[in-house]
Amino acid sequence: MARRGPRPGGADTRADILVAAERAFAEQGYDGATVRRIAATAGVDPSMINHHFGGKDELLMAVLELPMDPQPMVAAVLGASPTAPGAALLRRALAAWESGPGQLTIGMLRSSLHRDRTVGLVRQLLERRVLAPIMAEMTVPEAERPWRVSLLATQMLGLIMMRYVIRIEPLASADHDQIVTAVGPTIDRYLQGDVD
Amino acid sequence: MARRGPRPGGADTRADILVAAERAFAEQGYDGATVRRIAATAGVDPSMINHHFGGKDELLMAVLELPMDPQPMVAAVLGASPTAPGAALLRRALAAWESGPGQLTIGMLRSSLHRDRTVGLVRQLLERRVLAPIMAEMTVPEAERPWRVSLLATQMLGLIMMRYVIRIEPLASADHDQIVTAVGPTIDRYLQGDVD
DNA sequence: CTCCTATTTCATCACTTGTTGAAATAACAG
DNA sequence: CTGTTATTTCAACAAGTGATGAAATAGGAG
Repeated sequence: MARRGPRPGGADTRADILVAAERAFAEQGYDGATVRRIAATAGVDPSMINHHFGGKDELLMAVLELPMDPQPMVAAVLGASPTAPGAALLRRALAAWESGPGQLTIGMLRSSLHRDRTVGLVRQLLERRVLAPIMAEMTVPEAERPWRVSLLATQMLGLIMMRYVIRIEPLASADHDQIVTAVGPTIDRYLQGDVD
Repeated sequence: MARRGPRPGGADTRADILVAAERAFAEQGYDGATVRRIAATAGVDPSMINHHFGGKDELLMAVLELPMDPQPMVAAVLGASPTAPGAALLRRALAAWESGPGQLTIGMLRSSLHRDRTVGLVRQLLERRVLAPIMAEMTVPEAERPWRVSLLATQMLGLIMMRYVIRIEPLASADHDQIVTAVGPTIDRYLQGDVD
Protein backbone atom coordinates (compact mmCIF):
# COMPACT_ATOMS: atom_id res chain seq x y z
CA MET A 1 0.00 0.00 0.00
CA ALA A 2 1.29 3.37 -1.10
CA ARG A 3 4.83 2.34 -1.80
CA ARG A 4 7.42 4.96 -2.23
CA GLY A 5 9.27 6.04 -5.32
CA PRO A 6 7.94 7.35 -8.60
CA ARG A 7 4.45 6.25 -9.48
CA PRO A 8 4.34 3.67 -12.26
CA GLY A 9 2.85 4.74 -15.57
CA GLY A 10 3.46 8.20 -16.89
CA ALA A 11 1.48 9.78 -14.07
CA ASP A 12 1.94 13.53 -14.18
CA THR A 13 1.86 14.50 -10.56
CA ARG A 14 2.59 18.13 -11.24
CA ALA A 15 -0.41 18.47 -13.54
CA ASP A 16 -2.67 16.66 -11.09
CA ILE A 17 -1.70 19.11 -8.39
CA LEU A 18 -2.37 22.03 -10.69
CA VAL A 19 -5.93 21.06 -11.53
CA ALA A 20 -6.71 20.29 -7.90
CA ALA A 21 -5.21 23.60 -6.84
CA GLU A 22 -7.13 25.56 -9.45
CA ARG A 23 -10.45 24.24 -8.17
CA ALA A 24 -9.46 24.65 -4.55
CA PHE A 25 -8.24 28.24 -4.89
CA ALA A 26 -11.25 29.19 -7.00
CA GLU A 27 -13.78 27.68 -4.62
CA GLN A 28 -12.25 28.34 -1.24
CA GLY A 29 -9.84 31.22 -1.67
CA TYR A 30 -6.16 31.33 -0.87
CA ASP A 31 -6.44 30.77 2.86
CA GLY A 32 -9.35 28.38 2.64
CA ALA A 33 -7.55 26.13 0.22
CA THR A 34 -5.10 24.14 2.32
CA VAL A 35 -2.05 22.43 0.96
CA ARG A 36 -3.19 19.23 2.59
CA ARG A 37 -6.61 19.20 0.97
CA ILE A 38 -5.22 20.05 -2.44
CA ALA A 39 -2.76 17.19 -2.13
CA ALA A 40 -5.50 14.82 -1.01
CA THR A 41 -7.70 15.79 -3.98
CA ALA A 42 -4.80 15.24 -6.32
CA GLY A 43 -4.13 11.91 -4.65
CA VAL A 44 -0.59 12.74 -3.66
CA ASP A 45 1.38 13.56 -0.56
CA PRO A 46 1.32 17.17 0.73
CA SER A 47 5.06 17.41 0.50
CA MET A 48 4.85 16.98 -3.26
CA ILE A 49 3.65 20.55 -3.47
CA ASN A 50 6.83 21.82 -1.94
CA HIS A 51 8.87 19.46 -4.03
CA HIS A 52 7.32 20.49 -7.34
CA PHE A 53 6.48 24.13 -6.74
CA GLY A 54 8.47 25.28 -3.74
CA GLY A 55 5.55 26.19 -1.53
CA LYS A 56 1.95 27.32 -1.43
CA ASP A 57 2.70 30.79 -2.77
CA GLU A 58 4.50 29.52 -5.80
CA LEU A 59 1.69 27.07 -6.40
CA LEU A 60 -0.76 29.95 -6.56
CA MET A 61 1.49 31.75 -9.00
CA ALA A 62 1.63 28.68 -11.19
CA VAL A 63 -2.14 28.32 -11.14
CA LEU A 64 -2.69 31.98 -12.00
CA GLU A 65 -0.48 31.53 -15.02
CA LEU A 66 -3.12 29.49 -16.81
CA PRO A 67 -6.13 31.67 -17.45
CA MET A 68 -8.59 31.51 -20.30
CA ASP A 69 -7.11 33.27 -23.28
CA PRO A 70 -9.63 35.84 -24.49
CA GLN A 71 -7.59 36.94 -27.47
CA PRO A 72 -9.43 34.90 -30.15
CA MET A 73 -12.79 36.04 -28.86
CA VAL A 74 -11.75 39.67 -28.75
CA ALA A 75 -10.35 39.55 -32.25
CA ALA A 76 -13.46 37.87 -33.59
CA VAL A 77 -15.85 40.32 -31.99
CA LEU A 78 -14.04 43.56 -32.70
CA GLY A 79 -13.20 42.42 -36.21
CA ALA A 80 -16.75 41.36 -37.05
CA SER A 81 -18.89 44.17 -35.68
CA PRO A 82 -16.90 47.37 -35.78
CA THR A 83 -19.79 49.78 -35.33
CA ALA A 84 -21.48 48.36 -32.23
CA PRO A 85 -19.17 45.81 -30.65
CA GLY A 86 -20.72 46.09 -27.20
CA ALA A 87 -23.57 43.69 -27.79
CA ALA A 88 -21.41 41.01 -29.33
CA LEU A 89 -18.71 41.42 -26.72
CA LEU A 90 -21.19 41.16 -23.89
CA ARG A 91 -22.89 38.13 -25.37
CA ARG A 92 -19.67 36.19 -25.66
CA ALA A 93 -18.40 37.38 -22.31
CA LEU A 94 -21.56 36.25 -20.53
CA ALA A 95 -21.35 32.87 -22.18
CA ALA A 96 -17.69 32.56 -21.28
CA TRP A 97 -18.18 33.50 -17.64
CA GLU A 98 -20.95 31.00 -17.21
CA SER A 99 -18.95 28.14 -18.65
CA GLY A 100 -16.97 25.80 -16.42
CA PRO A 101 -13.59 27.45 -16.94
CA GLY A 102 -15.23 30.86 -16.64
CA GLN A 103 -16.64 30.10 -13.23
CA LEU A 104 -13.25 28.88 -12.17
CA THR A 105 -11.69 32.10 -13.37
CA ILE A 106 -14.21 34.16 -11.47
CA GLY A 107 -13.48 32.13 -8.38
CA MET A 108 -9.78 32.72 -8.76
CA LEU A 109 -10.36 36.41 -9.22
CA ARG A 110 -12.51 36.48 -6.15
CA SER A 111 -10.02 34.67 -4.00
CA SER A 112 -7.11 36.78 -5.20
CA LEU A 113 -8.65 40.10 -4.28
CA HIS A 114 -7.89 40.17 -0.60
CA ARG A 115 -4.14 39.70 -0.67
CA ASP A 116 -2.08 42.59 -1.94
CA ARG A 117 0.45 40.36 -3.61
CA THR A 118 -2.12 38.32 -5.48
CA VAL A 119 -3.98 41.45 -6.49
CA GLY A 120 -0.78 42.52 -8.19
CA LEU A 121 -0.79 39.27 -10.13
CA VAL A 122 -4.39 39.81 -11.14
CA ARG A 123 -3.56 43.28 -12.38
CA GLN A 124 -0.66 42.04 -14.47
CA LEU A 125 -2.73 39.23 -15.91
CA LEU A 126 -5.61 41.56 -16.67
CA GLU A 127 -3.37 44.06 -18.40
CA ARG A 128 -1.41 41.57 -20.44
CA ARG A 129 -3.97 38.93 -21.31
CA VAL A 130 -7.19 40.89 -21.53
CA LEU A 131 -6.73 44.62 -21.93
CA ALA A 132 -3.73 44.54 -24.24
CA PRO A 133 -5.43 42.26 -26.80
CA ILE A 134 -8.47 44.50 -26.80
CA MET A 135 -6.36 47.59 -27.30
CA ALA A 136 -4.59 45.94 -30.19
CA GLU A 137 -7.87 45.49 -32.05
CA MET A 138 -9.30 48.94 -31.41
CA THR A 139 -9.74 51.51 -34.14
CA VAL A 140 -9.59 54.74 -32.14
CA PRO A 141 -6.33 56.71 -31.87
CA GLU A 142 -3.75 54.80 -29.91
CA ALA A 143 -3.34 57.43 -27.23
CA GLU A 144 -6.96 57.05 -26.11
CA ARG A 145 -6.95 53.30 -25.86
CA PRO A 146 -5.67 52.77 -22.31
CA TRP A 147 -8.24 55.13 -20.90
CA ARG A 148 -11.11 53.66 -22.90
CA VAL A 149 -10.10 50.13 -22.06
CA SER A 150 -9.91 50.85 -18.36
CA LEU A 151 -13.43 52.27 -18.52
CA LEU A 152 -14.57 49.14 -20.29
CA ALA A 153 -12.97 47.10 -17.56
CA THR A 154 -14.90 48.89 -14.82
CA GLN A 155 -18.22 48.03 -16.44
CA MET A 156 -17.26 44.44 -17.16
CA LEU A 157 -15.81 43.74 -13.74
CA GLY A 158 -18.73 45.42 -12.02
CA LEU A 159 -21.06 43.22 -13.98
CA ILE A 160 -19.14 40.11 -12.95
CA MET A 161 -19.15 41.14 -9.32
CA MET A 162 -22.80 42.03 -9.09
CA ARG A 163 -24.12 39.12 -11.11
CA TYR A 164 -21.87 36.27 -10.09
CA VAL A 165 -20.33 37.15 -6.75
CA ILE A 166 -22.69 39.39 -4.82
CA ARG A 167 -25.66 38.15 -6.82
CA ILE A 168 -27.86 41.18 -6.56
CA GLU A 169 -31.37 40.87 -7.96
CA PRO A 170 -32.84 41.30 -10.50
CA LEU A 171 -29.47 41.37 -12.22
CA ALA A 172 -28.39 37.93 -11.08
CA SER A 173 -31.37 36.26 -12.76
CA ALA A 174 -31.63 38.50 -15.80
CA ASP A 175 -31.57 37.12 -19.35
CA HIS A 176 -28.52 37.71 -21.44
CA ASP A 177 -30.74 39.73 -23.77
CA GLN A 178 -31.77 42.13 -21.07
CA ILE A 179 -28.20 42.69 -20.01
CA VAL A 180 -27.00 43.13 -23.56
CA THR A 181 -29.55 45.82 -24.38
CA ALA A 182 -28.99 47.61 -21.08
CA VAL A 183 -25.20 47.51 -20.89
CA GLY A 184 -24.24 47.22 -24.56
CA PRO A 185 -24.50 50.97 -25.25
CA THR A 186 -22.20 51.65 -22.30
CA ILE A 187 -19.56 49.39 -23.78
CA ASP A 188 -19.95 50.99 -27.19
CA ARG A 189 -19.51 54.43 -25.76
CA TYR A 190 -16.43 53.46 -23.78
CA LEU A 191 -14.88 51.80 -26.82
CA GLN A 192 -15.60 54.43 -29.44
CA GLY A 193 -17.96 57.13 -28.17
CA ASP A 194 -17.44 60.41 -26.45
CA VAL A 195 -15.53 59.95 -23.21
CA ASP A 196 -13.98 63.33 -22.53
CA MET B 1 0.65 44.81 36.80
CA ALA B 2 -2.27 43.93 34.60
CA ARG B 3 -4.47 43.05 37.52
CA ARG B 4 -7.67 41.23 36.91
CA GLY B 5 -11.21 42.45 37.21
CA PRO B 6 -12.97 45.29 35.45
CA ARG B 7 -10.74 48.12 34.29
CA PRO B 8 -11.07 51.28 36.35
CA GLY B 9 -12.66 54.29 34.72
CA GLY B 10 -15.53 53.82 32.35
CA ALA B 11 -13.37 52.04 29.80
CA ASP B 12 -15.57 50.64 27.07
CA THR B 13 -13.80 47.44 26.16
CA ARG B 14 -16.44 46.38 23.69
CA ALA B 15 -16.11 49.58 21.69
CA ASP B 16 -12.32 49.38 21.74
CA ILE B 17 -12.50 45.90 20.27
CA LEU B 18 -14.90 47.06 17.58
CA VAL B 19 -12.67 49.83 16.26
CA ALA B 20 -9.62 47.59 16.33
CA ALA B 21 -11.55 44.86 14.54
CA GLU B 22 -12.85 47.21 11.87
CA ARG B 23 -9.36 48.27 10.92
CA ALA B 24 -8.00 44.77 11.10
CA PHE B 25 -10.73 43.20 8.96
CA ALA B 26 -10.55 46.03 6.44
CA GLU B 27 -6.78 45.91 6.09
CA GLN B 28 -6.05 42.21 6.41
CA GLY B 29 -9.21 40.34 5.53
CA TYR B 30 -11.10 37.87 7.65
CA ASP B 31 -8.41 35.24 7.86
CA GLY B 32 -5.54 37.67 8.03
CA ALA B 33 -7.05 39.48 10.96
CA THR B 34 -6.37 37.29 13.98
CA VAL B 35 -8.26 37.45 17.21
CA ARG B 36 -5.00 37.84 19.05
CA ARG B 37 -3.81 40.83 17.06
CA ILE B 38 -7.17 42.56 17.29
CA ALA B 39 -7.12 42.10 21.04
CA ALA B 40 -3.57 43.36 21.26
CA THR B 41 -4.43 46.48 19.26
CA ALA B 42 -7.41 47.11 21.48
CA GLY B 43 -5.20 46.61 24.52
CA VAL B 44 -7.24 43.76 25.94
CA ASP B 45 -7.02 40.03 26.40
CA PRO B 46 -7.97 37.81 23.43
CA SER B 47 -10.57 36.03 25.48
CA MET B 48 -12.51 39.27 25.78
CA ILE B 49 -13.60 38.84 22.20
CA ASN B 50 -15.27 35.57 23.03
CA HIS B 51 -16.70 37.01 26.17
CA HIS B 52 -18.22 40.09 24.53
CA PHE B 53 -19.10 38.79 21.09
CA GLY B 54 -19.12 35.02 21.29
CA GLY B 55 -16.40 34.39 18.76
CA LYS B 56 -14.62 35.71 15.71
CA ASP B 57 -17.59 35.22 13.38
CA GLU B 58 -19.94 37.19 15.57
CA LEU B 59 -17.32 39.90 15.86
CA LEU B 60 -17.28 40.26 12.09
CA MET B 61 -21.05 40.47 12.02
CA ALA B 62 -20.95 43.19 14.64
CA VAL B 63 -18.37 45.15 12.66
CA LEU B 64 -20.33 44.86 9.43
CA GLU B 65 -23.33 46.35 11.16
CA LEU B 66 -21.74 49.78 11.25
CA PRO B 67 -21.36 51.04 7.69
CA MET B 68 -21.42 54.56 6.37
CA ASP B 69 -24.97 55.67 5.84
CA PRO B 70 -25.30 56.99 2.30
CA GLN B 71 -28.91 58.05 2.62
CA PRO B 72 -28.32 61.78 3.20
CA MET B 73 -25.95 61.97 0.27
CA VAL B 74 -28.33 60.16 -2.03
CA ALA B 75 -31.24 62.33 -1.07
CA ALA B 76 -29.23 65.50 -1.56
CA VAL B 77 -27.94 64.54 -4.96
CA LEU B 78 -31.08 63.11 -6.48
CA GLY B 79 -33.16 65.90 -5.04
CA ALA B 80 -30.87 68.67 -6.27
CA SER B 81 -30.03 67.66 -9.82
CA PRO B 82 -32.95 65.68 -11.23
CA THR B 83 -31.99 65.85 -14.88
CA ALA B 84 -28.37 64.67 -14.80
CA PRO B 85 -27.69 63.17 -11.38
CA GLY B 86 -24.76 61.04 -12.60
CA ALA B 87 -22.12 63.71 -12.34
CA ALA B 88 -23.12 64.84 -8.86
CA LEU B 89 -23.50 61.29 -7.64
CA LEU B 90 -20.09 60.31 -8.93
CA ARG B 91 -18.43 63.38 -7.49
CA ARG B 92 -19.72 62.70 -4.01
CA ALA B 93 -19.11 59.00 -4.25
CA LEU B 94 -15.48 59.49 -5.25
CA ALA B 95 -14.97 61.89 -2.37
CA ALA B 96 -16.64 59.51 0.04
CA TRP B 97 -14.61 56.49 -1.04
CA GLU B 98 -11.35 58.36 -0.69
CA SER B 99 -12.13 59.53 2.82
CA GLY B 100 -10.92 57.60 5.84
CA PRO B 101 -14.19 55.79 6.54
CA GLY B 102 -14.62 55.16 2.83
CA GLN B 103 -11.32 53.37 2.55
CA LEU B 104 -12.25 51.30 5.54
CA THR B 105 -15.52 50.39 3.90
CA ILE B 106 -13.79 49.36 0.71
CA GLY B 107 -11.41 47.24 2.73
CA MET B 108 -14.30 45.55 4.48
CA LEU B 109 -16.00 44.91 1.18
CA ARG B 110 -12.82 43.47 -0.19
CA SER B 111 -12.26 41.16 2.71
CA SER B 112 -15.87 40.01 2.76
CA LEU B 113 -15.93 38.85 -0.82
CA HIS B 114 -14.30 35.50 -0.44
CA ARG B 115 -16.53 33.92 2.16
CA ASP B 116 -20.02 32.96 1.06
CA ARG B 117 -21.57 33.87 4.36
CA THR B 118 -20.02 37.30 4.51
CA VAL B 119 -20.91 37.93 0.88
CA GLY B 120 -24.51 37.38 1.93
CA LEU B 121 -24.09 40.08 4.56
CA VAL B 122 -22.62 42.44 2.01
CA ARG B 123 -25.57 41.82 -0.29
CA GLN B 124 -28.07 42.54 2.46
CA LEU B 125 -26.24 45.66 3.51
CA LEU B 126 -25.97 46.85 -0.07
CA GLU B 127 -29.65 46.31 -0.73
CA ARG B 128 -30.91 47.84 2.47
CA ARG B 129 -28.52 50.69 3.09
CA VAL B 130 -27.54 51.75 -0.41
CA LEU B 131 -29.87 50.57 -3.14
CA ALA B 132 -33.14 50.99 -1.26
CA PRO B 133 -32.46 54.66 -0.40
CA ILE B 134 -31.61 55.37 -4.01
CA MET B 135 -34.77 53.67 -5.23
CA ALA B 136 -36.82 55.71 -2.81
CA GLU B 137 -35.61 58.94 -4.39
CA MET B 138 -35.97 57.94 -8.03
CA THR B 139 -38.56 59.46 -10.32
CA VAL B 140 -39.01 56.67 -12.87
CA PRO B 141 -41.89 54.18 -12.51
CA GLU B 142 -41.47 52.03 -9.46
CA ALA B 143 -41.40 48.75 -11.38
CA GLU B 144 -38.25 49.75 -13.23
CA ARG B 145 -36.29 50.83 -10.21
CA PRO B 146 -34.75 47.56 -9.06
CA TRP B 147 -33.39 46.84 -12.50
CA ARG B 148 -32.02 50.32 -13.01
CA VAL B 149 -30.46 50.39 -9.59
CA SER B 150 -28.72 47.09 -10.08
CA LEU B 151 -27.26 48.42 -13.32
CA LEU B 152 -26.07 51.47 -11.46
CA ALA B 153 -24.48 49.21 -8.91
CA THR B 154 -22.47 47.33 -11.53
CA GLN B 155 -20.88 50.52 -12.78
CA MET B 156 -20.20 51.87 -9.32
CA LEU B 157 -18.75 48.68 -7.94
CA GLY B 158 -16.67 48.12 -11.05
CA LEU B 159 -15.27 51.60 -10.63
CA ILE B 160 -14.39 50.91 -7.02
CA MET B 161 -12.71 47.65 -7.89
CA MET B 162 -10.68 48.94 -10.78
CA ARG B 163 -9.64 52.20 -9.20
CA TYR B 164 -9.08 51.28 -5.57
CA VAL B 165 -8.50 47.55 -5.41
CA ILE B 166 -6.91 46.37 -8.64
CA ARG B 167 -5.60 49.86 -9.37
CA ILE B 168 -5.49 49.65 -13.13
CA GLU B 169 -3.94 52.58 -14.96
CA PRO B 170 -4.72 55.19 -16.15
CA LEU B 171 -7.93 54.91 -14.18
CA ALA B 172 -6.29 54.66 -10.79
CA SER B 173 -4.57 58.03 -11.18
CA ALA B 174 -7.30 59.82 -13.11
CA ASP B 175 -8.79 63.11 -11.90
CA HIS B 176 -12.27 63.10 -10.56
CA ASP B 177 -13.22 65.36 -13.45
CA GLN B 178 -12.12 62.86 -16.05
CA ILE B 179 -14.04 60.09 -14.38
CA VAL B 180 -17.12 62.20 -13.99
CA THR B 181 -17.29 63.16 -17.64
CA ALA B 182 -16.54 59.62 -18.80
CA VAL B 183 -18.82 57.67 -16.47
CA GLY B 184 -21.48 60.24 -15.62
CA PRO B 185 -23.53 59.62 -18.78
CA THR B 186 -23.58 55.91 -18.00
CA ILE B 187 -25.06 56.60 -14.59
CA ASP B 188 -27.61 58.98 -16.06
CA ARG B 189 -28.73 56.43 -18.58
CA TYR B 190 -29.05 53.68 -15.99
CA LEU B 191 -31.04 55.95 -13.71
CA GLN B 192 -33.42 57.50 -16.22
CA GLY B 193 -32.44 56.68 -19.79
CA ASP B 194 -33.36 53.91 -22.17
CA VAL B 195 -32.43 50.54 -20.70
CA ASP B 196 -34.64 48.08 -22.47
C1' DC C 1 -19.72 47.57 55.27
C1' DT C 2 -20.86 43.12 52.70
C1' DC C 3 -22.26 40.35 49.16
C1' DC C 4 -22.79 39.51 44.41
C1' DT C 5 -22.15 39.82 39.68
C1' DA C 6 -19.95 41.13 35.60
C1' DT C 7 -15.61 41.84 33.85
C1' DT C 8 -10.86 40.75 33.12
C1' DT C 9 -6.37 38.04 33.18
C1' DC C 10 -3.97 33.85 32.84
C1' DA C 11 -2.81 29.33 31.57
C1' DT C 12 -3.71 26.02 28.49
C1' DC C 13 -6.15 23.05 25.22
C1' DA C 14 -7.04 20.81 20.81
C1' DC C 15 -6.34 21.61 16.27
C1' DT C 16 -4.64 23.04 11.82
C1' DT C 17 -1.35 25.17 9.18
C1' DG C 18 2.93 25.07 5.90
C1' DT C 19 7.21 23.05 5.77
C1' DT C 20 11.25 19.91 6.32
C1' DG C 21 14.42 15.86 6.18
C1' DA C 22 15.20 11.19 5.87
C1' DA C 23 14.15 6.75 3.95
C1' DA C 24 12.33 4.03 0.10
C1' DT C 25 11.67 3.05 -4.71
C1' DA C 26 10.92 3.31 -9.81
C1' DA C 27 12.95 4.61 -14.15
C1' DC C 28 16.81 5.30 -16.81
C1' DA C 29 21.94 5.61 -18.46
C1' DG C 30 25.96 3.07 -19.06
C1' DC D 1 23.32 -5.91 -14.68
C1' DT D 2 24.73 -1.73 -11.89
C1' DG D 3 24.80 2.90 -10.30
C1' DT D 4 22.52 7.28 -10.30
C1' DT D 5 18.90 10.31 -10.05
C1' DA D 6 14.51 12.05 -9.53
C1' DT D 7 10.33 11.07 -7.47
C1' DT D 8 7.49 9.72 -3.74
C1' DT D 9 5.91 8.41 1.13
C1' DC D 10 6.30 8.94 5.89
C1' DA D 11 6.89 11.08 10.28
C1' DA D 12 7.45 14.99 12.61
C1' DC D 13 8.10 19.88 13.77
C1' DA D 14 7.43 24.72 14.95
C1' DA D 15 4.27 28.13 14.73
C1' DG D 16 0.00 29.97 15.02
C1' DT D 17 -5.08 29.50 15.29
C1' DG D 18 -9.67 30.11 17.95
C1' DA D 19 -11.54 28.74 22.05
C1' DT D 20 -12.23 27.36 27.12
C1' DG D 21 -12.38 27.32 32.17
C1' DA D 22 -10.80 28.76 36.42
C1' DA D 23 -9.09 32.32 39.42
C1' DA D 24 -8.92 37.23 40.60
C1' DT D 25 -10.97 41.78 41.12
C1' DA D 26 -13.65 46.25 40.66
C1' DG D 27 -18.02 48.35 41.17
C1' DG D 28 -22.79 48.49 42.40
C1' DA D 29 -26.87 46.61 45.33
C1' DG D 30 -28.60 45.82 49.72
